[in-house]
Amino acid sequence: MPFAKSERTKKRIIETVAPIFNKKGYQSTALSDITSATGLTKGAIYGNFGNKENLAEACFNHNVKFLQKGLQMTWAAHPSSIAKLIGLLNFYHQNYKTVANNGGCPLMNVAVEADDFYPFFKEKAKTILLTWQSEIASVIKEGQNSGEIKPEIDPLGFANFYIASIEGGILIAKTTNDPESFFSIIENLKSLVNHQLKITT
Amino acid sequence: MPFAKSERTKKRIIETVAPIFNKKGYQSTALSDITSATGLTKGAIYGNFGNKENLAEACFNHNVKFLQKGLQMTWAAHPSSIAKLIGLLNFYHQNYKTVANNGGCPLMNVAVEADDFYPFFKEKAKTILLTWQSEIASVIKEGQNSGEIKPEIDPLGFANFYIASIEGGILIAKTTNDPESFFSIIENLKSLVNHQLKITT
DNA sequence: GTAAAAATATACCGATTGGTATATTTTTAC
DNA sequence: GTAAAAATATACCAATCGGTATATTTTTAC
Repeated sequence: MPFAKSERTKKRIIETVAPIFNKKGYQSTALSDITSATGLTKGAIYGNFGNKENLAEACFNHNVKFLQKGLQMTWAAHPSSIAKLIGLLNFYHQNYKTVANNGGCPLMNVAVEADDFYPFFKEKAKTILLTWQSEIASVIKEGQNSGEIKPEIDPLGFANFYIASIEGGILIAKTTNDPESFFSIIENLKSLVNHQLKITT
Repeated sequence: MPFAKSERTKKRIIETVAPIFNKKGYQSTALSDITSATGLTKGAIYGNFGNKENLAEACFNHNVKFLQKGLQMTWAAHPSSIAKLIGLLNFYHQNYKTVANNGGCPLMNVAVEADDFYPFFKEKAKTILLTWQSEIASVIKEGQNSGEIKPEIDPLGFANFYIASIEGGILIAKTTNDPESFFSIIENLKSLVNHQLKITT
């Protein structure tokens, strides 16, 4: 198995460093943070990733992957559109502590940090956010086609509202150290899905 | 007028540098950014503020003040609770571009940056956020007492949802360069206030 | 086991960081 | 106008930054 060691080391570095990037920020995380956390030297880091930005990008992708998988699993587990929307809210509820301990929502962190002075990462954040938007909007459209969801709902508009509340909720809960405030927002969103979107025959 | 010059210079420095801190982040803004933006030297900056953190704090306070004044003016302009809640949403709508051009919501920026590795600023963000929460919750309570707002609404819960949607909306709109997505969220919130909170006799 | 190759460590580089001591200029008070 | 004081500029500091060239160690393939 050629290159096996290398791949394992890369993976170990990413898993060790990804939470640090997410907590401290990508610019504020120094090479010294990386070497001391991994126990490796700069030579090893640069041998594996070339430069700091490559490693930062790999770590960002790793941080996002957890939430992307959560969405995919939720989508796969529920056939109905309403169940998908509710299921994703449950996923966020169940995994709040994991996300919080990992430094919060990686999308929000990168978006805020890269917003005005880091075009490369800003573009990555934008792409992921637009993808998330359209995925949720698609589920709503499917629900409208299948007769589950009211036709007068604007899919993209509700998707935005849904995402905004989740992101804002994470921000509030993390800042105030109060997970309950996030859970309460999740419950509000569930109520909107069940009473504002859903067609109750 | 003793110290007049000094105070004017301090004010000028803050007004020049506050947007930079809000855009680049407080840790990532270097003294060199500050000296080149103001045209002053390090000696002048340190003579006026002692160190970088003092200046950063003054700039953060300045950045927050704009939004705090918006809330105060809105509160003062509208006697009824519902009008206050709608009025604040109008304020955010009208001032989105100003906020966006200034680097986004200063509370969100500081909260994200300071969250895991900057206790001093995290505490400041927490205090401001809790104040905001309780101010909105108080307006809702007043509305319940006066018979404007449904008594079964949880004031703090709705305040959280309201704030989360605004903050998340700014995040989405800034990241995707699409102010309309923010306005759409504001409209959603207005609709909630008018149809979910308000007692329609 | 041995030689080649891959991975890691060491030792360095110039640039920049926040900060300070001191010199110079500008403002103030009389 | 002049002296004191306040504000600003200059010139420096050690520490740290990201990055690299090279030496050493470890792994791989045979």
